[in-house]
Amino acid sequence: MLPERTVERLSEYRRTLLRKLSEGVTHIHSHSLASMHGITAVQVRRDLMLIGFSSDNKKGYNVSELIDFISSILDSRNVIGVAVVGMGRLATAITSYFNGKRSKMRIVAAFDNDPEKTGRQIASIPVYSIEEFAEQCEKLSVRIALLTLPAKAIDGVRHIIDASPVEGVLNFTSKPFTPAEGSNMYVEDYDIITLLEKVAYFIKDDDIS
Amino acid sequence: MLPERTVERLSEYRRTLLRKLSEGVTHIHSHSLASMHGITAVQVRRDLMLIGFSSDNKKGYNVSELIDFISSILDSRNVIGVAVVGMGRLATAITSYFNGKRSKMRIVAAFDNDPEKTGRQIASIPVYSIEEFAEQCEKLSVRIALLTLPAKAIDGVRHIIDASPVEGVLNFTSKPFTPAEGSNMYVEDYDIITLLEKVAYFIKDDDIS
DNA sequence: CATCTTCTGTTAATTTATAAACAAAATTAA
DNA sequence: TTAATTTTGTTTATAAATTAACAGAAGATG
Repeated sequence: MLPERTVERLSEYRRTLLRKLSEGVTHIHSHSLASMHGITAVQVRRDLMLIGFSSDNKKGYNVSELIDFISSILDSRNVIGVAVVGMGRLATAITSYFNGKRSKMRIVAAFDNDPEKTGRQIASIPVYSIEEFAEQCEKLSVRIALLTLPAKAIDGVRHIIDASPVEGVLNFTSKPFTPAEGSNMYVEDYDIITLLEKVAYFIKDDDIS
Repeated sequence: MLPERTVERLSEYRRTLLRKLSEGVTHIHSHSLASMHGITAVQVRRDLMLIGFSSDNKKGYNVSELIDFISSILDSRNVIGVAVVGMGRLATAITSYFNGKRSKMRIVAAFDNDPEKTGRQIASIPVYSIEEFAEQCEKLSVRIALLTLPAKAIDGVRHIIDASPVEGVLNFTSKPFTPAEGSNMYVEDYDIITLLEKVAYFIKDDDIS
């Protein structure tokens, strides 16, 4: 089990490496990769050490080998289905952005309680009524739920998600998602207001130093 | 200067507290606040200790006092302007969601190079051409830029942002934002694919344990 | 060819963040 | 009123994450 931060960085490295590969770059040094991410080369090397990757020459890491190696760590064997709960603007934007970019994860369904939206496709994925959640998740191998509904609505879906095969939640709502007692669901609360307030705090204090 | 994580949590506490206040709750215990965020009560008390807040009774913290205290830590004296760079769907969703929620921060302008978008208002904020960036940021007291443009376009705006009064960047692009050498800009790269991959990794490994 | 530099992989040290432990004060219960 | 419980604030300990230090090897330089 890798440290959280390392997992995040591996994902970021991979995306940078994929871009570099498409630009025709075949080898990359730890320094180079580091500076592209605003971190130190030691950090990069340490992360790669943790996953057991090493290069056999001094021309830098082989980009395509490293991509494959990171993928062998991060990707699951089978495609992981992702379901969107609350098919508003944010969800539409995320779905369009995400689908097609990664092969081992795919947003396969959306759920909403607005009858205007259900029964048709939005951003190329089918929108179901929230009542069908557990059933469709089962059918579509959904293991991750992406919450993009109004904060007020979150209490109404908590038990629905708890009663489904979903194992991980990525919550964009301003209200934290707390799974049922004893559940070992992996939850990531992720609020844009908090991020903005964090940036504001640290630029504010920059003035003093 | 508070630890990063504490700043994040304070922002989250405040939002929970504001919601509780609107529900008529006047006092709240550390245990209660903690369980709403999936953390321990010790963590809550420690965070409050760090900012120097203490309660004078055993009925729990006074919600409205605590909100004011956190605000005195997190909020700047004057309103901080935020500019959106790349007025697509994600930006529209974020802007509509964000504006009106916090009084000390406000998305005041958007910039785009699509002539279909410039010169009018989207999500109630004016959209300018990217050429006007520095000028309008100066005029509107913009100190934070929110990057929501295509990854390919980021290299084209880097020098524009570096040459502006912007002090902090919140980057939703899949490509990391690296400010000019020697700049002390505060950057937060924040990619949805990374988050999903992180969740995927940790639910994947749940199976083994 | 010999030296000098550069880069990697790994260990050791430091810093940051979380959790445990506990004394003091206040409320509750007997 | 007195004892038991609860909650806080703070100190001490543990764990996680980052950074520094350095030996060894590949490649570059003279």
